[in-house]
Amino acid sequence: MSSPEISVGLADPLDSLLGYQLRRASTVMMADLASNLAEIALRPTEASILLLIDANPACTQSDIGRSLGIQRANMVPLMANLMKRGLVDRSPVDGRSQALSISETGAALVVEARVRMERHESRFQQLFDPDSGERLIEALKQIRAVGD
Amino acid sequence: MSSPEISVGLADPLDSLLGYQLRRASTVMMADLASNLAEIALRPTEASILLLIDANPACTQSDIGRSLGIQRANMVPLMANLMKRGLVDRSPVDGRSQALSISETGAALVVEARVRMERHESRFQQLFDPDSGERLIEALKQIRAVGD
DNA sequence: TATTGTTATACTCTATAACTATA
DNA sequence: TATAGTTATAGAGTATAACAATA
Repeated sequence: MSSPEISVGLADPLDSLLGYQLRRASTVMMADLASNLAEIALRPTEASILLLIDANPACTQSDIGRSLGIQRANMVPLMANLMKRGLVDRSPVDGRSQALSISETGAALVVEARVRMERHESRFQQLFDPDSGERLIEALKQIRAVGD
Repeated sequence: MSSPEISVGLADPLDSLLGYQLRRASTVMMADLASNLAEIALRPTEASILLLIDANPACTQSDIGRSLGIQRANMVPLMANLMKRGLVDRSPVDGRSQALSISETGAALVVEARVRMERHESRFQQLFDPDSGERLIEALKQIRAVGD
C-alpha cells in the first residue's frame, strides 16, 4: 500500500503564526483587488487615494499620506500621475498647501472603482457570517492600533 | 457600533473594508517582527526560511519557495546570502536538486530567531483571548485559501 | 516534457536626507 | 520653528523570460 502522502509537501512551523497568516491573507486580498482594479487602470493605492479625496474635498496630499500611511515624499509621484491622467485637480489654498478635488473625469472612475472594490469586498466578506466578519475587522483594527 | 472619527483628520471610507484593515494590520505586525529580528541581522523572510529548513531537513529551495509563495528566481539571492553567512549548508541529491540543512552556526541563530518570533507573536496574540485568537487565525486561513 | 537552479531585468513599494517656500 | 511639497536615491519585494543540466 502506498503511504497517504498529504498534499502539503513540507511541515510548516509558520502555519499557526498570526503574523504569517495575516501576511499571506493580505497578499491574497491585495492580489484580487489589484486584478479587479487593473481593468480600469488603477492600482489599489491609487483607488484608495481617489476615494479619500472624494470623501474629503479640499484635503491636501499630506492629509492623504497621513491617513494611508504613505510618506510625503512617496505621495508626490502618485499625485503627479493622477493629475496627469486628469482624475484629480488641485488649487492653492495658501502658499504651500493645495486643495485636492476629484475632476469630472475622475468622478466617473471613482464610481467604477467603488463598484469593483465593493464586489471584491463582498467576495471575501461572504466567507463569514456578518457577525464573524465584523469581529474580524475589529480584531484587525486592534492589531493596527499597536502600531500607533 | 460606529467608531468616533473625532481624533482622525479625515473621513475614512476605507475604515470598514476588510482588505484595507488586513493590509494595515499586516504592515504593523511585519514592522514589529522586522525590528525584533533586525537585532540578529535577519529579515522576516530569512527567518522563515531558516525555520522551514530546520523543520524539513533535506528539503530543496524550490520546496521552500513553494511553501512561502516565493518564486524560484527570487529564492536564489536569498539562499546565496544565507549560505554566504554560513547559516545553511547544501549537498547535491541528484544532478539538479540540492538538500538544504541548517549549519551549526545556523542552529544557534534559529534558536534566537524562534525566541524573538514567539515573543513577537505573544505580544499580538495577547490582544485576544485564546478562543478569539484561534478564530482569527482560522479566518485568515480561509481568506488565504481563496488564493489557491 | 517537466523540473532545478540560475541569470538578467524591470517594476513597485518603501525609506531617508535634503532642499524651497511658506506659515 | 514647523509644515507642504519636492527631488534624488537606495533598498527591499516581486514578476517574467530565458537558459542549461537533469529527471
